[in-house]
Amino acid sequence: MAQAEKLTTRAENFSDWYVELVRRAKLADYSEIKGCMVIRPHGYAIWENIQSVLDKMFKETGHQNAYFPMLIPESYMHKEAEHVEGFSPQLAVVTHAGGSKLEEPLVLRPTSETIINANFAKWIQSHRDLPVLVNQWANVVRWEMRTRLFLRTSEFLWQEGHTCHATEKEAEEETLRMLDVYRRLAEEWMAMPVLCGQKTDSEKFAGAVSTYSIEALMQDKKALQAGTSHNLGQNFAKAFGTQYQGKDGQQHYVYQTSWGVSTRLIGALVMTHSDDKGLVLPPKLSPVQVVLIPIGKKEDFVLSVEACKNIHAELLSKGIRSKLDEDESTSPGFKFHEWEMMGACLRIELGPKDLAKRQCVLARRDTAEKQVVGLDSVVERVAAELENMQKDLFVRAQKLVADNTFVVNSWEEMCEKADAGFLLAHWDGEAATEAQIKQELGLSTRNRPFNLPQEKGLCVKTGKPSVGRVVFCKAY
RNA sequence: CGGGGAGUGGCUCAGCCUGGUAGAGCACUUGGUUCGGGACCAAGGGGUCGCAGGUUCAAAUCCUGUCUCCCCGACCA
Repeated sequence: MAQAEKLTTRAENFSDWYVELVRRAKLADYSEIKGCMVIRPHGYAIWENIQSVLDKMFKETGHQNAYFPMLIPESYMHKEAEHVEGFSPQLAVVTHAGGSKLEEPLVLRPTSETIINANFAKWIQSHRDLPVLVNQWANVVRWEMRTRLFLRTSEFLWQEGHTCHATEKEAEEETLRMLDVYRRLAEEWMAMPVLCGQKTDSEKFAGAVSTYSIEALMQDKKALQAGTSHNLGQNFAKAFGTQYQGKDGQQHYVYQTSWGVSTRLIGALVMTHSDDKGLVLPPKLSPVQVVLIPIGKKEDFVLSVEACKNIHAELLSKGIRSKLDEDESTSPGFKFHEWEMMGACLRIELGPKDLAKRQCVLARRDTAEKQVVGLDSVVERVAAELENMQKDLFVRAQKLVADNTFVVNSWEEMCEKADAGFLLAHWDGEAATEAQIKQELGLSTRNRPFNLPQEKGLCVKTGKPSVGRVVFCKAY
């Protein structure tokens, strides 16, 4: 077993580092089909953890899971004008089935607003049927020109929530409630701070009245839109005739929302926390929280394995995701590197020297710190370190955002700081100005954060009046 | 679609200029010695050199055509 090739470092080439890491940490690979991704078990385990967190929060907010067809009649896509315009370029279309040409082509869902509304229209008759609060776990297809594992692939996994309400106010509340669910997922579970705010008109979802997003900052100081929540108003309801009879006896169109996060979150995790040795994952979501590495030869190895098995069983009984690596054909050093690459949060080394002293070595993935721990207290120590690591990762990520967020007051500053991170700048609110800034500097508006005090000012590009600052950043 | 590269075991590539019938590293299989930060030795399996035609006694190598993929510019959770 010779020394494996080093990972490209983040400083050398962030992009190469990311792709190599995703593949070598066994998260995912490109498939034979252009732009499609194979998610390997280790990567899928992260997704499952995210799913269970979200499912719990969706239940708490009164939502139920449902499932709608993947194939959508093409005509559905045309019912909402902006929607079809927004998605047409990315559609994959089925024209033949059962050995003959279809009368009407079917599109592979790029998102399910249309097919779901066709059903909501049947479900809803009365104000007593409202609100309707459903979520769907599904795959969607968007034929992207340029792809990137987890961040942009032709097919991806996500959840999409779809709700119907009697009033505009309820719909807006729901939109913001679910954005906050995403914020909690990002901050409390992914240890990834995010900016919550409203998207500009040009960046909003095709068919929405307003779109809100959570925006995260990656280690290369580019922004990643990590989740979106849309207030759809009555646009789709009118297109599909989704109406209810109110207490007043009149027919009213429902007010709707939709919101989603995808497997892109796994890419976000990687680009937020990982380092040049491989994957670093927040303990709450890591498939492997602790890995046990027995050390020794022959009888010593057997004894080490026995001791590890005891700890392993105790960790599992405490609900800690533990993994015992008892492969005898690889050396301890090899295992250390492999599990660092794979993102195991903590490592327990245990060999003859430790056994003699009834202790083991506990190492942390994020800080590389090692400590000697008595066998009697190792389980408590592990639980404590997992909590510490979760907190520390969040604090470190917060510092990254704080250190790379700048208030920008002139075009010169804007040019100077174009690659520096989140830029808070005044903008005149014109789509043309926004497009020009994107064209010239590659900076797009991310959102207008709720917690950013809105004071009047002058647009950095045109000098025209601005109602408040928005966040600009280069983005994925 | 505009600009630039590449197609050779599972992966990364060498060989091509100057034709002689295919190599290395990694991975894999078997056996042995190792094991506290990527172990070593030995033996072994695996390739119609993208495809089609041409030149030649002989083509991975030269010529012609063709296909595919990757990277950079317009889309995007």
